[in-house]
Amino acid sequence: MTIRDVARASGVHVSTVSRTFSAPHLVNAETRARVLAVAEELGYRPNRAARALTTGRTHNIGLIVADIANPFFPPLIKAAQSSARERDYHLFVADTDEDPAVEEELVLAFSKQVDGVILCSPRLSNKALDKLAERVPFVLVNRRLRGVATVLMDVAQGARSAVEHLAALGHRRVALVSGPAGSWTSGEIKQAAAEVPGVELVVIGPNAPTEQAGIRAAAAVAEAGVTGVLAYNDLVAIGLIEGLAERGVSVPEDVSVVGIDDIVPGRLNRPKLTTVAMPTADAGRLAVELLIQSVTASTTLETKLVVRESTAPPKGLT
Amino acid sequence: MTIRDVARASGVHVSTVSRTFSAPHLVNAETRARVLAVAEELGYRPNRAARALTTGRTHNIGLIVADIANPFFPPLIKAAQSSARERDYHLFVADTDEDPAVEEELVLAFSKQVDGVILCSPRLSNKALDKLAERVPFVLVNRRLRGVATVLMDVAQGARSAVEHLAALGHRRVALVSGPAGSWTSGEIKQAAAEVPGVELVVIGPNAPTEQAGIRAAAAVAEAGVTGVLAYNDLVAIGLIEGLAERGVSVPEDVSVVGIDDIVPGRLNRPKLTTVAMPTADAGRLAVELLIQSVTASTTLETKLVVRESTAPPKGLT
DNA sequence: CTGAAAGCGCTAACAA
DNA sequence: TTGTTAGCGCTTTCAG
Repeated sequence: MTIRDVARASGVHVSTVSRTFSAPHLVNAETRARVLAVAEELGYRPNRAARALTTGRTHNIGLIVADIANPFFPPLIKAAQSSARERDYHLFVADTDEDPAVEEELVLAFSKQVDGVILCSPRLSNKALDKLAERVPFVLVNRRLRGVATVLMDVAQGARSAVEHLAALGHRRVALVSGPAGSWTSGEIKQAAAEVPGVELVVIGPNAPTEQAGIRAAAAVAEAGVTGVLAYNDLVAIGLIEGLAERGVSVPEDVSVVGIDDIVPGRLNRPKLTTVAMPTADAGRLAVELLIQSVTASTTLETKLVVRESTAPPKGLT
Repeated sequence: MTIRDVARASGVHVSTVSRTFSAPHLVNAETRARVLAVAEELGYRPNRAARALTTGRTHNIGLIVADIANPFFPPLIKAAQSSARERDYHLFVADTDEDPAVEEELVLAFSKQVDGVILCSPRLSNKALDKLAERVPFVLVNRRLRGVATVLMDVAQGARSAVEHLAALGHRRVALVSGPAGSWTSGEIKQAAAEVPGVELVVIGPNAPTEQAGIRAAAAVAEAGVTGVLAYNDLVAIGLIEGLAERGVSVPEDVSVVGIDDIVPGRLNRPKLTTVAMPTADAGRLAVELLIQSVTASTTLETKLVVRESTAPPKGLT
């Protein structure tokens, strides 16, 4: 089914058919109706790849994340997909398995087939990113780079309100179970958490961003003489709660724990996790929007503390 | 950067450059090396869309799932993406939001841009699927249709071993918290569970496949006089455990609960969920494989019971 | 408002 | 082994 078949069947020239689909206002209403009817009947659909060849616009977007199966990303992917579809864009999704080399290769591989790519929490160096930016437009999520559109989530503010929440409950000595050494996010969290007045912060880490790491960190937390904990993310927080439980320390009775991210498992966990919700869906939507409109803006999305069951006043203060 | 630039820069004709990339054995080793070097230097990459126009093969695959954010799917998506990439295919991912109309529209929208699409747990009628099959090759996951390649996971066997596990622990009266009314999976589970000898099965449902539905089902389960439960999926199981806890019924002390799927939240839950693991990653990989090789086979993957902490002998039997 | 013709980047016969 | 040529399905000037 090509444009030619439709042209023939409706007795007009191919260019008229083409216009019917890509510039309908340029074609007589009557002709248009006829062409549309014929196209419908033949089940014709413009071939986007062929179209891309002449227009230079593919109407495709690439989305690259570190790990599709990490509960942090699916809501972002879902939202990006849905926004893209609303605007008649298709979404390629790829997974780097946390490998910067793969990241670069993927961007390059996508470059000819997309109008732009969304890179989430990239591990590539600024220099590498700058070079890639010459080949294909992109939007960065969770990473700042001048001259490139970015969508940031305000973890710093989130971390601050998490610690403030603990402070308000009466906690005076709080542990920060930090993230991986090189992580931008982890740095932000550490700095913001340390700023909160009236709270003494004990940093435990660096740690991998996993449940296992949380379990392992439990020993150090138990011995740190703290009554509250802010974890690098929900996975770590969940692991920590489990590790603490193994040592007979219960949450929130003995120790309060706050996570970051607000992933599904945290909502289902018991006790339900108090956490800093990251607006991942908004970030996905916004990234698509920025890409399609090709605006080079740097946006910061607000985070929000969600108080659930893993935090309470410290023992003896009730 | 087109093939023409490379041709010019390396002093050969475009077709030689083309061959260097798509049929290297047809070109003199020396020339090939030179062309490759020039291409590398210019950062040339073949334009896949243009290539698709002549060859008819896009090297793209479409993957359509009901809900990207449902923890069941990400491992499948991840595995599919990774297999696809290994074979130099790119993956479009889309989400139907459980709407059959969207499903159909997506397949059609993808059709010109992919070599085939993978449809997971489609809601479309057999007839609609048959019609779509004429327009684009596809592989069905979790749905059987004659004449179409399918990847099935053996839920029936899984449900059976789940109930057998309960029976072996000493449970004699077991509830099945079933799934949505129209679901093929739910039917399979019900039938298989009922077959296990020595166990009286009480069906509670239909229910939505959600945590909320699980919470709601807790009342009925508590009053059903059962000591064991098989839930339609892990989400329902987790909700059920929570709902039971609210009523002072604890798992596994008072009631044993088995889920199905083995999603991440179930592994992180407390008690860790005993469940029937669905080989979703294998399914994703296999679906890609079948599509690329275009074999019309019907495969059934084995499921496996994973015993964790939510099951135990019934009270008074220890 | 519609038709004619050129060309997007590439591959695939066919010749040389 | 390499060059020539036609054409994939579509859009886009330019005429009419």
